[in-house]
Amino acid sequence: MARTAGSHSDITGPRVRDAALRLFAQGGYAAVSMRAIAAEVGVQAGALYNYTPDKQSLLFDLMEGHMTELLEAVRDDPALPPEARLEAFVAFHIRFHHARPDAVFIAYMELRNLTDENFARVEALRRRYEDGLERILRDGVAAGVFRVEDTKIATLAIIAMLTGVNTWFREGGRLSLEEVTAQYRDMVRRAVT
Amino acid sequence: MARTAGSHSDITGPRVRDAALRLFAQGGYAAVSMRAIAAEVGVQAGALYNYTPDKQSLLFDLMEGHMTELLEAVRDDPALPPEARLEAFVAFHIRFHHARPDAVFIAYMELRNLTDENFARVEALRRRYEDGLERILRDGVAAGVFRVEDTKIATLAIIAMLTGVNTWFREGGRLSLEEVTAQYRDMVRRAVT
DNA sequence: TTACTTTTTGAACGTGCGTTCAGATAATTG
DNA sequence: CAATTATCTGAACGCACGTTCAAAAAGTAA
Repeated sequence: MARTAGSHSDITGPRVRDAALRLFAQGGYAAVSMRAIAAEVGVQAGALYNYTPDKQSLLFDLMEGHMTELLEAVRDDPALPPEARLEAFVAFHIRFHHARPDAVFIAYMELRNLTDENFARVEALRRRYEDGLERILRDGVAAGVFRVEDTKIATLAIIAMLTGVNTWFREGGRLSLEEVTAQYRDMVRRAVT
Repeated sequence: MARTAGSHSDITGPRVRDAALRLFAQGGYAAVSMRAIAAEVGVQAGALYNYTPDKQSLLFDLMEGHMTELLEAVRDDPALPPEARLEAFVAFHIRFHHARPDAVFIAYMELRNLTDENFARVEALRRRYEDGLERILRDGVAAGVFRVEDTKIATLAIIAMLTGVNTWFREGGRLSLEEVTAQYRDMVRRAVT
């Protein structure tokens, strides 16, 4: 057999990326075979190579795409008071990450499966995101409304804390995402004040 | 050939576990072959099966061993004031995890590679550790010295924040571990006060 | 209808995987 | 010393891996 009825790269392409994202998050990059991804899409393994030069690029594209989306979505208005900017950051981070659990999981867990060059590029994007939060903290310290000894440490501490929500929060549990966000907002605000 | 000069299970056994710990942390469970572990130890792959029934048990034993050590090492004196207990917990957590980066990494990253039964056992140990911190927070709330809306959420938030230190802290950098610990101690104290 | 492009199949490539085991050698025991 | 036990080798098992590619079918354009 050969080309199948109804096949189109515009359809198969996204399905390949979706399947890879889901399976990588579920079982880990090394444990997921190209044949498993192909089966999820409904094609043979060879067909995947119309959409990625190799498995490594598939992983990198997913991670880079996620980080790029993150950087494009985050907003910060330096004209607002630092407290408001910090609260907005907390709410944004929790909401954005909650909406993409698979991509977040991969972006944190599969870094070691990137080649050195790809790793450096993803790390650069992550640092840019961290810098956004640190800027808020520094402005708050300068304005005298935050008291933080080391803004870099506080940045990493806050991001680790917020990202942790993804490891346990499930829709339909005891608390809504809004309630959880409110509590993290309070804890973060107090931690830097 | 066969048994080699100087071979002893008391020596090879720990070396197998050490090599597995290091390699699993480095490359991930799925990406590390039994042959790679054996090469690190300096034996053939078949010899590993004198020390573990299979690869899965090797992973589980490492994780269970780590969690058990953690639970045996943590101390808490309910007679002390909650603030002191919380500070002791922060210092302990950072120090203990800093001393075992590979085991910590594995315990967080390789959960999905455990069978269901093994996963449940490791999770139970982790919950016991979390309960220790939550008890401190609850006592502090009861005593009126902490103000925390939900002690479970605060517990998870604090642990995520503290464990995050391992992802970036390196000896010989700008700050000593003691300085970092002091800053986290302050942030945690303020977050719950 | 014909010519051309896009997409997929299915087989094949060499390689490495986890695990088993009979046989051989070293250490230990008496 | 001899007998026994502990430890390791080396080969083998069937299987799955990432990747390549010629051939074939489906879509598109004239």
